Amino acid sequence: MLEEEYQLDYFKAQGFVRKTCKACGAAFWTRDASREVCGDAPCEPYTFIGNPIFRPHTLDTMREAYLSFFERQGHTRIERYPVVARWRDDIYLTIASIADFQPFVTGGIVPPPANPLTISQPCIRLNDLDSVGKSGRHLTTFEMMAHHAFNTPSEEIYWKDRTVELCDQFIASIGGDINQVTYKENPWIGGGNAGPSVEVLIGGLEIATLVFMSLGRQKTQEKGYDLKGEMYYPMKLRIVDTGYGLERLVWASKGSPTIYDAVFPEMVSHVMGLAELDHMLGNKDFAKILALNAKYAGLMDISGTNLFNLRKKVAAAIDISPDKLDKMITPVEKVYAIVDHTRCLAFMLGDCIVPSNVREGYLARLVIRRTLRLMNDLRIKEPLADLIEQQFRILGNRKFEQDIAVVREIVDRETEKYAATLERGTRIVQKVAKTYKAKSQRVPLSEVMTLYDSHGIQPEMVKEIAAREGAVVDLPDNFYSIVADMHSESKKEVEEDKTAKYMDRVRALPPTKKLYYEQPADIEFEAVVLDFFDEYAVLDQTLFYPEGGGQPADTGTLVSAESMVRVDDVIKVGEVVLHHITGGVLQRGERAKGMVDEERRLSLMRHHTATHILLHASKEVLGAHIHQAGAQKGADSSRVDIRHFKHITPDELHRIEIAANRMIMTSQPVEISIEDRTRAEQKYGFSLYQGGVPPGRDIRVVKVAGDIEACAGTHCQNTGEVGMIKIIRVEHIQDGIERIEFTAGVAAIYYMQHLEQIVNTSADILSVQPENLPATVTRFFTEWKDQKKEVERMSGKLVDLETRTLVAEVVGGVNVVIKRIDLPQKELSALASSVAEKGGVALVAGGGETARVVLASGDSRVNAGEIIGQVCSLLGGKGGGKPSMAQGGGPDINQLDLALKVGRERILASLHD
RNA sequence: GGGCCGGUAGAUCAGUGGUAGAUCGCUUCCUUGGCAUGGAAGAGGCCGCGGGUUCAAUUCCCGCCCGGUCCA
Repeated sequence: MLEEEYQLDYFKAQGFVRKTCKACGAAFWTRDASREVCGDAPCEPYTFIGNPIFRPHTLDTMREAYLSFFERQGHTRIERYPVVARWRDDIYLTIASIADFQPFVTGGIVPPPANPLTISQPCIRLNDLDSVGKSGRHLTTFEMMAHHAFNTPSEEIYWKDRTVELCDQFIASIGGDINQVTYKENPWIGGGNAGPSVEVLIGGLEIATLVFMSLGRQKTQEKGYDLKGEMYYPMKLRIVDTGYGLERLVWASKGSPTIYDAVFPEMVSHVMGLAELDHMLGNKDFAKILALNAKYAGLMDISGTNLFNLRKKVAAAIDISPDKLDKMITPVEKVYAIVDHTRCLAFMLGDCIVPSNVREGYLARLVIRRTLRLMNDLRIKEPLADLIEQQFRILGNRKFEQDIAVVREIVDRETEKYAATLERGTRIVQKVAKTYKAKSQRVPLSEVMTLYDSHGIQPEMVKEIAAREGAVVDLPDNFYSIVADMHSESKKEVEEDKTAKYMDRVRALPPTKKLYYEQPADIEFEAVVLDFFDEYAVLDQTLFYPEGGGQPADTGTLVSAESMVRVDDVIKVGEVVLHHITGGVLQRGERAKGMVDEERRLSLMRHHTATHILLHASKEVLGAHIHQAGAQKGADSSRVDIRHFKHITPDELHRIEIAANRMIMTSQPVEISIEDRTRAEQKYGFSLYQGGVPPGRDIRVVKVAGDIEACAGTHCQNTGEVGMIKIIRVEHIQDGIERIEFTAGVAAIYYMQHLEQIVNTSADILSVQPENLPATVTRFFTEWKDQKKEVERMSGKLVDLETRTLVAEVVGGVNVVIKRIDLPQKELSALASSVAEKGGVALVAGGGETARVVLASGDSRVNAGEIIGQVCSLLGGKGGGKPSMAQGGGPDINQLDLALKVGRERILASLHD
């Protein structure tokens, strides 16, 4: 980035000088001409610990100080957005305040909710999860306080000078000495945008970043810049994107040893108490160690082996062994991590994330399990739900959409699930360990991989449990990267977009007038054919709904003067609707009459409206966290996938069904309006985006019985037209997602008639009244089981009886029984083996549909497995088994006597050898 | 969405192309004044569901259902 970007009039007027850091070589601005380093880590250590640089503040007072300062400077205060970025399809969690306004506001498509504005946005970043608690400064959750100004070519709000000036003034307003502040030049690139940026440093701490987003990847007439090999060009919109770290400001205002002591002191002391570490709290020497630890940690990246180096450094400074230090400090680090993680979870669950093994739900589960592990390490018995509830209270209940009772239930469930996984895991590892120990081998890496991949058992745990069993485990340091490599081999399939290839062809055509929105109840229309290619017809206007939003396309017919054709598919390319035609062609310029298949269209509309109703009914019954995870409408039945943390019970399903049908019976009007995206978001919240995030400045808002969504589908005009909703089944798609399959309108009636028929037919078969079906079926089933047992007993007796009447010939001192007994195979086996058990040889055969032969041998000279093959081949079949016991059969029952004769000869021959 | 592992007695799990097993629990009896315990006997299985291969499938193959788990 060019140097002149940072030559601000404000810097000059205030007497700043531009210097180059002696340590890192970066350029920075300062009022202190004698300054030599930039003020950033690792060039400069923390100076504020034990020596606060602002007036003391809590999170709440600091936030208020910030927001009201910027309000006084003409900014509008905006409510925070959720920590789960439901308006984005590229990220799961809100990672910065500017993320609230991407991509539509920053892309210039939609105006901002206010301009300029100020906000304190809770953000979650899990990339530094490992460092949380250890470094003294890392957090998973932080509030990014910001003021944003969006400058357009026609309206300039303010730009770099004013932004830096506001920063100075704000720092002064909370008691900071602006002479200590440095502004470090640090060009910013991210998410396809770039611009000059300065880091705001004081006391060795970066407290804010001021970004001037002014470049984008889109090529323009103006001169471009090459940044890290990519070309960037000036954007029309220039955005002031600032980010002030609320927690860091509070930390610097208190000068406590770690950021954790500063931002959540009540929770730290509470969890310390639970871990029985209270004695550490008042200990001054210990506070010194922590401060020292944080200071050094601030100077280094502590991931991986660096943590050991940090320990060594701190240990050397206070003259104790690194081991001893580690024992002292590790439990406290875990306490900090627990406090941080529970706050993170309060935000995640409070903003309605449902833990699962997909998407943001996976991240929530990750944090939950990590926290449970930490609590277990410290032998904290208090339920995790209690800790999260306390965080809820500290943060203020009103901030969250989700009810604390539901949050508690979710957490308790997750806790139980994790305990079950651990228990199961322990057993599996013990078994594996024993196996390898018995073979006196090491447990191979492949085994550890399977345990992790398939059973979710951490390698460290495998090692620990195996050690208890006395087995050694092969575990390389780069275990996780090996796992990652294994997974990355899976190929990604690129889905072909059929609309893409018509993009150019369609560009010249005017947008199709969408009669299906204007007159959704109509089924006939007239239009002019604008274009015809590849069996696709483009009309000036249409009633045919193109596939989209989980609703399939309409079908129907088009009639022109020349021909009558079927419309079997309809797609939308940009704003142009393409009708796929079969059975003829259409000419450009001719008039055509269109007729939509009425039944199908009506049914699709009913199902679509029903989807909204059902979603709202589910929310009423199950809780605020219910969000749509996908939906597919059909003419006969439809399904909607919802995020929920447990199986929906039959009772809940009934209540949902009733609630949904009540909404139908009250015949509430369906309201559809086109609204400005930002205003709609402010008005209705982000549950608008149940079915995904539509592009564009305006969105189509559909209100159905209290459900408000951005939706492009066709709908009934009031809920009564849906007729009825019948839930067919609920399916558990994957962890955290339940699929409700249902049918609506006439299709629902057909479905119930079908059910009725199944019941009636079944009742007829048993000659009972439908009401008695369950009782009768139960009776039949138990009787069937009893009789099966009875048959078994009888068979046993039969075998006994037969055994006693068997006449054996004695050959070479061995009893040989050859007999045809028409019994099932199982009994034949029992019979033969009872002879063999006494040292005899028995060849028994039975007839029926096919011949069955069993040969059991209690004499080593007679190999049953060999002889049976020959016997069965005579029957046109095969057989086999062990030397002591063989079975077989074949279709030629007539040959049975011959087969027995040959068998007898073979047995006798064997005994004579 | 992609991958991997699993589904056998009430529970936990062995096992096998050829008569379904162990341990705990359960029932009854014996030992004891009673309990812990010890001994004996017994009940309890659509070997997840549906198809295929085979003389024969709980076992092999395919599809489905259910549970677990890793990754994006």
